[in-house]
Amino acid sequence: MYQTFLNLEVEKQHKIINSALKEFSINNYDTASTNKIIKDAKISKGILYHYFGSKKNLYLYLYEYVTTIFIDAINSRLDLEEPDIFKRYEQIMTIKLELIKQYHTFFDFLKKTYIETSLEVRSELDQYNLTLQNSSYDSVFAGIDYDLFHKNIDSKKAIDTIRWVTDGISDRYEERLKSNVDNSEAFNQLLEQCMEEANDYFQFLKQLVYKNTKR
Amino acid sequence: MYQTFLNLEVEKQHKIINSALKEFSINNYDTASTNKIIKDAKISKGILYHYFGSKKNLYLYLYEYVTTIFIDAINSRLDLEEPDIFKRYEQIMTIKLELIKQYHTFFDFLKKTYIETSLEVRSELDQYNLTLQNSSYDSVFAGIDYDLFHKNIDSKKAIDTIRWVTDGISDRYEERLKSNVDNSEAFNQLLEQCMEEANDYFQFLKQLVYKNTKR
DNA sequence: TATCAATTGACCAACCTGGTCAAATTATAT
DNA sequence: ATATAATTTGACCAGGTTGGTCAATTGATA
Repeated sequence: MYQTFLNLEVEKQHKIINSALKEFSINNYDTASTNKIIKDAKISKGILYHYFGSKKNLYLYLYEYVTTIFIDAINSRLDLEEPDIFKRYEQIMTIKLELIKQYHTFFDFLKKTYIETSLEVRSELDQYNLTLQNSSYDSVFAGIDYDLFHKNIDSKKAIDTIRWVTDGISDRYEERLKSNVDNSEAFNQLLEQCMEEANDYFQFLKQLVYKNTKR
Repeated sequence: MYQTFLNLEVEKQHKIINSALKEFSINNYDTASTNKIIKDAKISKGILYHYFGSKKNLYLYLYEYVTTIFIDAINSRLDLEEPDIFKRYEQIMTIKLELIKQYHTFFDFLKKTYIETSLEVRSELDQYNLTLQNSSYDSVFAGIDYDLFHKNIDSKKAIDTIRWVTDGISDRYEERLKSNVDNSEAFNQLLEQCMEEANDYFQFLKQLVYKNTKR
């Protein structure tokens, strides 16, 4: 499956993938148009169907492709030796924001797949997610030392709070970062600003929930 | 404008409004179909255009309609005498979740308007939002007593944290609540469970950031 | 030169779009 | 009962789109 496509030079593969991602990011599955994709990728209609067989196969191929790249990127960069949950979150946040720079179209596409409702693909997406779930989420937080929390602290609530604060700050910057992917200087400045703000909040929370810190 | 529409008995108005909201919630502005709307509302094509003049006018009418109802609902139920920010957030959350029960289609529609990009309507949405912004967000937090925070606490960070935790818990329940709008018993049970969880977290945070509380 | 894979794009039938308008129906006033 | 006015209908329009097919062309390989 997809063998003829994979025999293409990678640049041509990327061009097709990016055109398809763009179209599926703007529209939902049903309204996304294969005609727009081939026009943007400058390939013929016939060859797209030769590569992928159907619109559905193309879509599912993209989903596997994108998730695989993200999971690999995270796994390769995360330092599981770090026991401090704040530092671990700092890592996750940095990785995520840097991935935006390289792969911002992937984020848009993934966001759409979350809310995709078309009967044509929904169940396949869910099924594939199941096979991922086991491996991914838990391992990201392997090796965290929960004894760093003050003994009176409900660590579950503390962890939730840290996650929500992290997400909140991410959201605050995500859109602005996306619109600056082509301006390296502005992007890096924003990223630095974001991480600084995150660390401020981490310091604030650490002081509240960690041992050996004063109010 | 819209006078003939407003002369209709309210039930018929609601039927049309709900059909339109449904269609604009599933699709974006450009792909939403007036034909689907009239079919669902069981009215003729001509009369829809007699009422609203154009697809654009219909869409903007819906936006004004929905936001007005939400703002009125919040303003009428919020107790601005309550100085405790946790209790204020408890109120906001309760109001919001109860609004889901009555108006869950409104939420879906509003979510779509946030991300609507069609040139046909984007600028009009933004312009209308500007006229709202002044009046709404600030007044929701009027009368909060920031002296309740412990003196060493950065109250801005604390407030952000409270908001993010509130949103996090809301998100956790929102989808489940939406899918139970027609089952009053299950809905109320979920709502209760949600508020209980929220209060647990509020207690947790209060203990961390308020005066006169021990770790 | 012959074989086979890659690639093209015209073509298909089916369907949809926002909007119009002459005609039919219903309500109101005399 | 009649005339006028307001409401409502739905067939119709021209112009588009769609996912998918397939005979024909091109390019590579042996």
